[in-house]
Amino acid sequence: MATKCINCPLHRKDLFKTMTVEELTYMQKFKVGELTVDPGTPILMEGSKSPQLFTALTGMGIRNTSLENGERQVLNFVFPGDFIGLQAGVLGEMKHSVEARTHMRLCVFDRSEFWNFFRSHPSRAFDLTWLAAVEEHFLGEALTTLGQRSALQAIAWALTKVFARGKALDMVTHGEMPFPFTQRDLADALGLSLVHTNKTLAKLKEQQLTNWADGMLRVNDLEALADLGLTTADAPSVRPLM
Amino acid sequence: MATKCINCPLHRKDLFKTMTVEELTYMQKFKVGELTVDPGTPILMEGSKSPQLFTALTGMGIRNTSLENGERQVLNFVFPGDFIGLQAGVLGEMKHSVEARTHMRLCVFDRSEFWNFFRSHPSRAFDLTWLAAVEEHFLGEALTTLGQRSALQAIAWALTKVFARGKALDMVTHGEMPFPFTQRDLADALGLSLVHTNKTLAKLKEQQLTNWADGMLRVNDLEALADLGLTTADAPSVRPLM
DNA sequence: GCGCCGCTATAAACTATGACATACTGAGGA
DNA sequence: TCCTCAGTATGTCATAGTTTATAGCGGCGC
Repeated sequence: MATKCINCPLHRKDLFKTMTVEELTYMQKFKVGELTVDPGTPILMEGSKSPQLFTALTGMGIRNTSLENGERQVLNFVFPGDFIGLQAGVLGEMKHSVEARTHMRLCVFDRSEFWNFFRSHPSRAFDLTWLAAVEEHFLGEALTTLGQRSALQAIAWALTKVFARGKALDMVTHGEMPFPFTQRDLADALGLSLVHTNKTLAKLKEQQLTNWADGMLRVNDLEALADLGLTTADAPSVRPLM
Repeated sequence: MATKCINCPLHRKDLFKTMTVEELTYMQKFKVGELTVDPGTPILMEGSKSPQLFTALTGMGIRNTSLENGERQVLNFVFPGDFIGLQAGVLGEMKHSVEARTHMRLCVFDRSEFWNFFRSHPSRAFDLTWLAAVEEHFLGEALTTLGQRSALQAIAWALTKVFARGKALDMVTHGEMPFPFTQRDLADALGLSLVHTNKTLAKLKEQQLTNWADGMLRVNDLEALADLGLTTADAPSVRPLM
């Protein structure tokens, strides 16, 4: 049973810009269906000219690329509300892959309609560009992390980003949120080896800052974690929902 | 003497999408002037809500951020034709700084007119989003470089990217192009120490692959350099000019 | 109930890269 | 002419992080 945009459970959250009824019905016209996938399922493949674009409704995933030598780089974690496939829409093909890490439900949009955003709904086009700019900003921060932060700082940075996002999405209860990734995922996101990631996580646990086990991430002192990661624990800015 | 868009020396180059006379005159309306800066001059500052946006006409620069601890990350090198200030236009403030590395000439646009792009010229809005998506892609590649490539591979990757871009801009003559940066700039772009960058560049020179001295970058075998950098030496795709 | 597999954990040996120190060069300033 | 300063070059030593190996544990197929 596909969710109607007007009943979208996400757009009510504070993290997302409120949408007018007009906008919601406009989006409804683009929505061609809903996709449900199991953990591990690829949603978009690097190099694919996917005819479909998505918005994550529930569940989490990763974006990643791989090198010819088999090494993998995780670019970002996908959270509910994230738009997936902007590159396919604008550049014609995806430059990275997207893969589910939990059971996920996604809104499906038709790429052929993409151009209509720009022609007939400039504010939605602006939103798209806004999302692209935020993503650019995020990747810049991530680049700075790999380039300038130590392993301990990098992991602290990543976990505060995740936790801040989780809070904004009301995913945190009793100081913990679901974080359904593997240590390898995090290692590949930060350019660290699995072993070192494991040891560094142990260090954070020792220091009583975080505890990540059984898919749940607990952060005891977000401010302190942010400080360690040379960053701040600001709530992410209100973002448009596609 | 400000260059008229209709006479823009860049838009004739193959790297850039040809523009109709109508588009050129439309852009002319946005252009409020021209800015000339000396090497070392900051053009946009991280955190600034600049009222002006730019397109680099001539010269080169860098985009960078810095960490509270003083470390600096170079995000990208700025080439002629690059649009500067998308974040200021869309997000309201810059998330990184831009600084000239040579004498530069820049077209100046008024940020307050930015929204008009979306409302009255959807194709130009699309172009802007395209640029943002390409930048996102580039940063993803850079992230992969810092995360997964060795120092030697990283430098090889960076220099092939630069050289491919230089070729597309007709900046290469007799196998070399201007590359007016310091080893520290490159080191900070790749998250390497200055010393190690220097030694690694020496290795590339030893292997007769490249020679970078006195602000000129010579690449003897671009294919081989690309292979070493685990990448390809493809020409960058045709891009819109703002 | 057994074997297999993915994930986490820990140890030990190794190495790519960083930190520090020092020298050389050319440009600019007084 | 001399001094300073930014950038490049090179050597030595230290270490953060990698690689390889091994073990335990829970889930899953059969």
